[in-house]
Amino acid sequence: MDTALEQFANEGYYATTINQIARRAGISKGLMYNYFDSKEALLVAILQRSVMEIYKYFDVNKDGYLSEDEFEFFIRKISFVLREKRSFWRLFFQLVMQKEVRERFSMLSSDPIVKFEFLTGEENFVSLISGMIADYFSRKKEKKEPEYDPVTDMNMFLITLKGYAITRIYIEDDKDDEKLIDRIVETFK
Amino acid sequence: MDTALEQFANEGYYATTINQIARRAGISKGLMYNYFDSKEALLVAILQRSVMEIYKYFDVNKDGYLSEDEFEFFIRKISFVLREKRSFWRLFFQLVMQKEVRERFSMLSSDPIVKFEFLTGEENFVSLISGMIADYFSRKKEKKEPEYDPVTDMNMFLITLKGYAITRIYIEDDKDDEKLIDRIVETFK
Amino acid sequence: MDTALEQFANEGYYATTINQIARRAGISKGLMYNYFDSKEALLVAILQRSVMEIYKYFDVNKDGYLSEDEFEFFIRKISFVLREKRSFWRLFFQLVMQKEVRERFSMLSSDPIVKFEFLTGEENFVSLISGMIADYFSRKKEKKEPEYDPVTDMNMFLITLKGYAITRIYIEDDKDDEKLIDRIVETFK
Amino acid sequence: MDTALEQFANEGYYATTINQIARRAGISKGLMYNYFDSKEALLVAILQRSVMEIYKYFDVNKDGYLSEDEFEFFIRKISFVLREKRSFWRLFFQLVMQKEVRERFSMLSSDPIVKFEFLTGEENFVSLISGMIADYFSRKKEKKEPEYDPVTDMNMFLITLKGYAITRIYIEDDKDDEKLIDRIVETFK
DNA sequence: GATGAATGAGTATTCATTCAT
DNA sequence: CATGAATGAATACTCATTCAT
Repeated sequence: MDTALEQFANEGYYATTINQIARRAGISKGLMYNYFDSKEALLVAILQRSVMEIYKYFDVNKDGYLSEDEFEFFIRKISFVLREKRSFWRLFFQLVMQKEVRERFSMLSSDPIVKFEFLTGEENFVSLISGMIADYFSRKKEKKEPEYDPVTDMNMFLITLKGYAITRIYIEDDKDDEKLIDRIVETFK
Repeated sequence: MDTALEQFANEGYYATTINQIARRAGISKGLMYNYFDSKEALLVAILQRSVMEIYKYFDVNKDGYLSEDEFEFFIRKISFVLREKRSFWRLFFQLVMQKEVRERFSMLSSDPIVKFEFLTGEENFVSLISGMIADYFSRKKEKKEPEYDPVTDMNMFLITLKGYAITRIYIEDDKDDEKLIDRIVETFK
Repeated sequence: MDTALEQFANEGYYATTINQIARRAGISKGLMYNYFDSKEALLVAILQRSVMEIYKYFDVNKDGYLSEDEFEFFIRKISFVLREKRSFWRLFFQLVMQKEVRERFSMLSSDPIVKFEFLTGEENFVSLISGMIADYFSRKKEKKEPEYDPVTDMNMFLITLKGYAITRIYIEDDKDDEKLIDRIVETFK
Repeated sequence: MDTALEQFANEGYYATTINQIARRAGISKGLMYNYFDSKEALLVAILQRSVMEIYKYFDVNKDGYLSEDEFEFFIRKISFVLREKRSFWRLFFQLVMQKEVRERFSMLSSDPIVKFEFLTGEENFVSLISGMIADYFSRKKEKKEPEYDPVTDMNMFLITLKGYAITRIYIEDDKDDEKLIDRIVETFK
C-alpha cells in the first residue's frame, strides 16, 4: 500500500501499473490480488487508510465548539498534515480533478477540501467540521462591526486554505511557510 | 479540438480515448490523424490555442507597472477567464498535477498558477506578470506601517488566487462569487 | 512510376506508402488512383515496364544459336543492364524473396534470375534464353575432354551469374568489376 | 521463435503479423509480449539465436590458417548449413535487401554474405574468416603462374558462393547439388 | 501464502482506398 | 484532370485480471 500510494501520487493512478507496484514492493502480481480484489480496491484501501490516519489527527474535543485557540491549532495542524501526508494529498487532488473518477467514487465531492467522509465511515465528520467552521465564523460576527459578512469571510478562509494546500503539496521548498501560516492565523482567527 | 478539450477536462487525458473523441466529434479516427500526429500532439494543440486565447485577455498596457486600478482589473479578469475557459483550466490543473505529464512537457512548472509561457512563445510573459505583481506588493510597503511584510502579503495573495481558481473551476454554483471577488480586491488592493 | 520504383527499391515495397510516392512525385494521391487501380497495380506496371526495357536489350539475333562471341556479349550486356536498371533489380530480388509476394504474382518463379516472362507477354523468351544457354554448354562438350559435364558447368555459370548480380546490385563500388567480368567470360566462354 | 522464424522467412518480416505468429504458435498475443518487448525484439532474438547456432558450426581450428583441406571442409560446411538453416538464411537475405531494415540494424552490412558479427558478439569472427579467405587465395599465388591474380580469383569465389547460397536457399530440389559442390571445390581449392 | 505464465479486451496509430468537388 | 478530406480495417502493443501450481 505504501508503494502504491507513492506511485499513484507521483506517476498518476492511470499511469501506474500493477506490475510496477508489485515489482517495487518486492512481491508478485498474484499476491497483490490475494489482498485486493482489483486495482480500484487497492486505491480505495489506500484512501481509507490515509483518511483514517488523518482523521485521528483531528479527533479532538468534538464538542462542536471551536474556540479561537482551537481554530489556530486547527490551521497549524492542517499545515502539518499536508506535509506529513503529502503523497496522499497529491493523489487525492489528482483523483478529485477527474470527473470519471469522481463518478466512480460517487461520494467524492467536487470540492476537494471537504467531503471524504465516505472513506471514514464517520458520516458526520465532515459536516461536523464544516459546521464548526461555519459556527466559528458566525460567532465572530458578534465581535465585529455590523457590516461584517461571516459567509464571505468563511469563503475567503476556505479558498485561502485550498490555495495553501495545493501550494504546500507541490512545492517542497517552504522557506516562507512559517510566516505564511502566521499570517493566515492572524487574518482569520 | 473543442470536443477533445471537453473530454480531456472532464474525463481526464488518459481516460479519454481517441475513439471517444472521434465519435463525439462525428468523425473517423483516421481523420483525426490527418490533423494531429498523435494524441499528445492534439493535447499540445489544444493547450496552445487555449493559452493564446487567454493570453489575449491579458494583453494590456504592458508597461510593467500595475496601478491599483489595474490590479483590481487584473483580479476581475482572472475571475472572468476562469469561468470562460473552465474546461481548459480543469485540464491544465489536472496535467500539472501528474509528474509523468509534467516531465513530458518539461516546461510545465509544478506551480500551476504560473508558467505556461512555453505555450505562448512570449517568453517573458510570465516573468513580466510575476515581476509586476512582486513590484506591486513592494510598492505597497511605502504606504504601510514599517513592519509590513510585502513578501508574505504577496504569498497570501497568490494562495488566495489559487484557492479561488480551483474553487471556481470545479464549482459551478457561484451565488457568492461577486462578494468573494470584492473581498479579494479589497484585501489585496 | 520512376519515383515509385526508386522508393520501392530502396525502402521496400511494404515500407513505401502511397503518400510518400505521391508527395515525391509532386502529385496528389487521388491522381495516382486515376492511373493505377491500386498499389499493387502500380507495382505490376513498374515491373512490366522495366522488364520490357530490359527485354529490348537482349532482343538480338534470336535464331536460337548462341555463338561464343554472342555468349561473351551476353555476359557483358548483363553486367551493363544490372547497373543500368539497378533499382528494378533491387526491387525484383526483394519481391522474389518473399513467398507471399511470390504467390500473389504466381508466375514469379522462386529462381530469381530467370522467369519473368509473365511480365513481357513474350512467353517463350525465358525458355528461349534458357534453351540457348543449355544448348551453348552442351555444344562445348564436343570440344572438351569426354568427362566434361555440361550440366554442372552450366549450373556453375548460373550461380556465378546470380552471385555476380546480387553483388553488383548492392555494392556500388566496382573497382575490380572489369577484371571480374573478364574472368567470368574467360571461365565460361 | 521457431514459428516466427518460419513465418518471417516465408511471408516476409513486414507481412507477418504478431497475430499470425501467436495463432500458429498456439499462444495469445499478450504472452508473446511477456517474452519479447516488441516485434523487432523478437526478430533480433531469432537472428541472434540462429547466428549463434551457425557460429558453432564454424567454430573450428581458429589459428587463422586455412589449409586446402580445411578450405574444402569450409565449403561443404556452408552447403550443409545453408540447407540446415534455410529459414534463417531466407530471412537474413530478405532483411539485408531492404535499406530501411539495414539502417535500423545499422550493423547489417549491405553485403549479405559477410558481416553478422554484431549478432555474435565475437567481434573479429567475420574479419577472421575474411582474413583467412584472403590469405588462402594470396597463398595460392605462389603455386601458380606469375600472371595469376588472387584478388580476382577470390572475387570469383565470393560471387560463386553467394550465387550458390541464394540458389540453395530458394530451390529445394538439389539433384545436381553434390556435383556442383564438387565443382566449386575443385575450381577454387 | 505465493508465484508468474497466460489471457483478451482495449488503445493508439497507420495506410490503401474512395469520392465529392 | 486533379485534389485531399474522409474512411475503416488492420496492426503493434498494454495491462488488469485469472488460475494452475
